[in-house]
Amino acid sequence: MTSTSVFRADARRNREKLLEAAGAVFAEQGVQGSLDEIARRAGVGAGTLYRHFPTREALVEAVFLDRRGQSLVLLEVACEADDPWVGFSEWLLAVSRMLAEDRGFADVIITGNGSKDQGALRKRSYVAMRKLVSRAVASGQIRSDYTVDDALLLLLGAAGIAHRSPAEAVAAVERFMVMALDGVRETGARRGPAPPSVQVFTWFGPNTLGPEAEDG
Amino acid sequence: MTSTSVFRADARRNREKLLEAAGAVFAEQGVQGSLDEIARRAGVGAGTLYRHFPTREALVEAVFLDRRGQSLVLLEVACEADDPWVGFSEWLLAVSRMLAEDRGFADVIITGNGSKDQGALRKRSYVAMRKLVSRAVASGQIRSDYTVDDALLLLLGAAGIAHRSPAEAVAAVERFMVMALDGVRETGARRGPAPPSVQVFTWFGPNTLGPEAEDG
DNA sequence: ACACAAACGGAGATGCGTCTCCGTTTGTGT
DNA sequence: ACACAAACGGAGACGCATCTCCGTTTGTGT
Repeated sequence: MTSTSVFRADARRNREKLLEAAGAVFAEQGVQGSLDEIARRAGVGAGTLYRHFPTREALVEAVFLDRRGQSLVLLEVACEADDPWVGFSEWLLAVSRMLAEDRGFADVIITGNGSKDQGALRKRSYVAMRKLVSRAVASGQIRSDYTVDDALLLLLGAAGIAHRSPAEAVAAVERFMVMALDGVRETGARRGPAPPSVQVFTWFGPNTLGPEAEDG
Repeated sequence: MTSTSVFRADARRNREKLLEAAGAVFAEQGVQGSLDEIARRAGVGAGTLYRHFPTREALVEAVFLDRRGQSLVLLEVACEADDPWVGFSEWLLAVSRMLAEDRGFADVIITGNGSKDQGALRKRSYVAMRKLVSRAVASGQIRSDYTVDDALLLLLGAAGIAHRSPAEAVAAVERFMVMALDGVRETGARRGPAPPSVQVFTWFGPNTLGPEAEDG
């Protein structure tokens, strides 16, 4: 008796390969990426994909449970930071970068898919976020009317930016988040320099004018 | 000779009905809304839709040229506001509300579709935005490192939030924008009260815990 | 080595939204 | 009123991603 699990070895291996391929495809193309392509990249047949993950939702959920888990770990570390402001702001920046580097992650945040009730994790993350925010408020470093939901609004905003342009996403999201965080601090807190400005989109079509296009 | 246009009267009427129906469907369902449903709502056949707008893109473009036009008008008004800060911040809030009330508008902003080169409008909007931002910077009311692209980042962020939850979108976007604008002002500027906090999403699945769920 | 269940693969059925085609209707100018 | 082009409608062809089914292969326990 060598069995370390109820599953056959090849089944476990294929499941792993599928999750990896799906992660890659979703990161590149968003959660609408083709399922058949995922199967192809994983080197398995379509049937195998559907046996492991009966619906797209099941696959998305499995892939992003992992990402959410990573951010939860970061979150719990951030709660213990010596400086509550540093813990708070660095966590938001770190998650923003994850969003900017993974189109699919931004997708699930924006659309709300792939996050069916996660039981214990849900409560753990909620409790940790409350702690993160309340420490920062208590230390007098962020505005007293700040809530957990406000921090999530910032992430939703970052996801909107990240979703746009894979190329400049990281730089754009960082600039956005740093400036937004300046609005979260208590009035008069000292500000550091913001990261460089990035052109992500223009209001009417692509900007072929360049920065030299002056008024008049 | 009664012709006021090269188009037949029924053709013009149907075009109008199609634009209206498309605007409604896109606002509710986003720009992926079914084209056949748009034809049905407009009370015309599918063939008529495709004759007027050969591709989905053409229809999206026609619908949102209108929305962009509205924001451009608001923008040019904002440039003339007595108080540059008021003009600047009110414009961003006004466009945010438009985004929150029209899922399709948020879509085109996030995805960048429906905004092929718009010629004169592109330059007009760019020039107006430069003026709006530079006036506010010159008056010393917003941080001196602020750029046009930063204002667009805020709108992209607002679109990300608006995209999420039609129900609470307006309230959420307002709270977001007001707080973000606090990060745009010069350090130490006096802050007004922020609109109430709104729960838009939780990190792991729906929050059934409620606000009473305390740490520990 | 054997036997049996578990898992696989991929051709093709299914479902669905997009788009076309053509017989019919409706404006328009005379 | 007539004639002709313009525009219409909607049934159904098409394309495409999803998903199933079953003959074949591969682990696993004895």
